[in-house]
Amino acid sequence: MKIKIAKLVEDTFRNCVAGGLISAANLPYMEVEVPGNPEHGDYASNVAMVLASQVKQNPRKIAEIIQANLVDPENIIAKTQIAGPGFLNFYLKESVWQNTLCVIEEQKEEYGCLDIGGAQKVQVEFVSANPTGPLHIGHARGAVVGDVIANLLKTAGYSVDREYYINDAGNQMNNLGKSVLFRYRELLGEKIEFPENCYQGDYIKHVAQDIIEKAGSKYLAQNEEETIRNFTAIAGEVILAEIKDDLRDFGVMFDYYFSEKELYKNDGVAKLLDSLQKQEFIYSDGETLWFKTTAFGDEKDRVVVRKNGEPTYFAADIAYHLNKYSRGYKMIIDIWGADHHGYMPRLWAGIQALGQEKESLKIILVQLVNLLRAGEPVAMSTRSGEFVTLREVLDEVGKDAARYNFLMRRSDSHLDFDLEVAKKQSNENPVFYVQYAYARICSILKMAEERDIALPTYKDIDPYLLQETDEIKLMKIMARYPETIYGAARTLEPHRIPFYLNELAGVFHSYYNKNKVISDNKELTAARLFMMSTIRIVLQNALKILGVGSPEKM
RNA sequence: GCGCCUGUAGCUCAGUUGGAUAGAGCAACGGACUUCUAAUCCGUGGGCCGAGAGUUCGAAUCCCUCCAGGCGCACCA
Repeated sequence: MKIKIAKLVEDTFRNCVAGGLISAANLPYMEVEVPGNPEHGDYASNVAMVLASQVKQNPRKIAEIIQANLVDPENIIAKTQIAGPGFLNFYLKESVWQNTLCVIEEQKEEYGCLDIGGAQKVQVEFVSANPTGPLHIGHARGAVVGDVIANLLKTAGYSVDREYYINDAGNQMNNLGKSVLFRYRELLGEKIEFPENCYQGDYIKHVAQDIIEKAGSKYLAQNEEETIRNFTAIAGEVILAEIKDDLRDFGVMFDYYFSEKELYKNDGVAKLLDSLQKQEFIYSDGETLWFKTTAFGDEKDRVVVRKNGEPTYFAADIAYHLNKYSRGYKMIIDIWGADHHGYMPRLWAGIQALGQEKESLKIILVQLVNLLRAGEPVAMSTRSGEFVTLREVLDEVGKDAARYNFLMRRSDSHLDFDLEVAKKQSNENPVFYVQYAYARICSILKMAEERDIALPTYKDIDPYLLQETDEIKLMKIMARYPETIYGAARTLEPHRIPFYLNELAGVFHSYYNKNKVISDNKELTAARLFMMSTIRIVLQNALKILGVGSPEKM
């Protein structure tokens, strides 16, 4: 609808310019918005104000010209008004809102789906925690944000893949194997001093115990390096399987798990570095190889091959991103913890050296979660084994509440997550407010069914019976749903959807308390029942994008 | 020291790429169930938008300088 109004204003503008009424070459960026105050109309445009300086005329005067020449081929405008410093306010005909009910019925689960993506291939890479321990609360936020951004883009018409990058080739993995070996020896009666830089969580002991149960003590006699490699592989596999389980129960499913090891096959990384060296993006100082990231705005050049001959994480990461592009993705979205923000210029430099546009790689920083228990900070460290796992949060708070909690905030805002508060408030969590609205509607529809009132279609009802203030409000909010999706997808800001849902549910609850849907008035009952069914569709569509359940009973 | 993020009601946060009188939830207080679910609704109070200066018709939003908190500044990932 917003787009329609904007087009209408643009067309009018062109006509006015062609007719010599306005002397302006082109239309500057103009806005069409839903005003905060309903008295300012259904939509408002600032077109006259942005034109004022160029045309050198009073904004109100310009607004008058546009108003007088307004083209309205679909005949949707009831009236217009010039207000304030030069706003042009639009009041739409009632039939426009009623018509959205019809559109929702036609489109059902497709309502809100857009085509701005043009089926372009997009990849969202997120979580990507190395499998050295279970996922914790800190990973949860990034997991949900990535998942919902993927859902959003899909809804907006992109062809989306979700990918998890498994960092299973580095030092940390070696540490993991070592940690298991220490516990292994310990469990077999050896007295050991457990090193501080090893992983100390109980899950390491479980892995060691499993190995003992399956293979006994035979590894004690074997070559240590080989054993560590073995244990690394075993532990990595076990832990990754657990990570996948946790994610699945959190409602997050990936299309691909991409192993870092894959990049090293057939000398992939080395070949890439060779080719970059030929292009003079990489130089040697005799001991190490450096990437000239400063050529693309980084503050210093970065090492890609260490003194000891091993490539850095960065080297593999360039290869990884090249691999992404070679798989045909036109837009790549990386979701990172905000503690990695310093890494952005480096990676952007990397992909630009590969000939890719900086804009094609979008990096979403998700601020770290500040975990509290009853107001006291909880230390979080995978290595020390001190952390609250995603699994625990799922058990305590529940999937829907946890997801909604993370989705309500902008991803770049810092977030306190107090476990005690989350538990205590679980019954008054905003997610229930929305789900309750859904359940109530289901309940009404069920009641109608029990009374043998058939669910009407748009053709069966008289939409002009829906005249209550809240009924008009509900229709307007529902009409705004597609543009809400549009805005959230364009800015990659999932939090807009919970806010939208909260508003829709709020007006519904208010309406519910004031009005009976099912009454003796047959025509009115039919019209209202129909509207309930459309609200249910919108709620369900939006909740689905969030990956939050829509229960029919609560 | 340098860079990035944040600062809005008592608390947690929105504020649609500069718009009209800055909003919501929670908490507080007062009301509403003989009714399609009271996990709801109705009402009341609550603000120097961190501070200061600037840009213009107009600033919570943009520029600059400070202050406070968080996170980075590896041949770790």
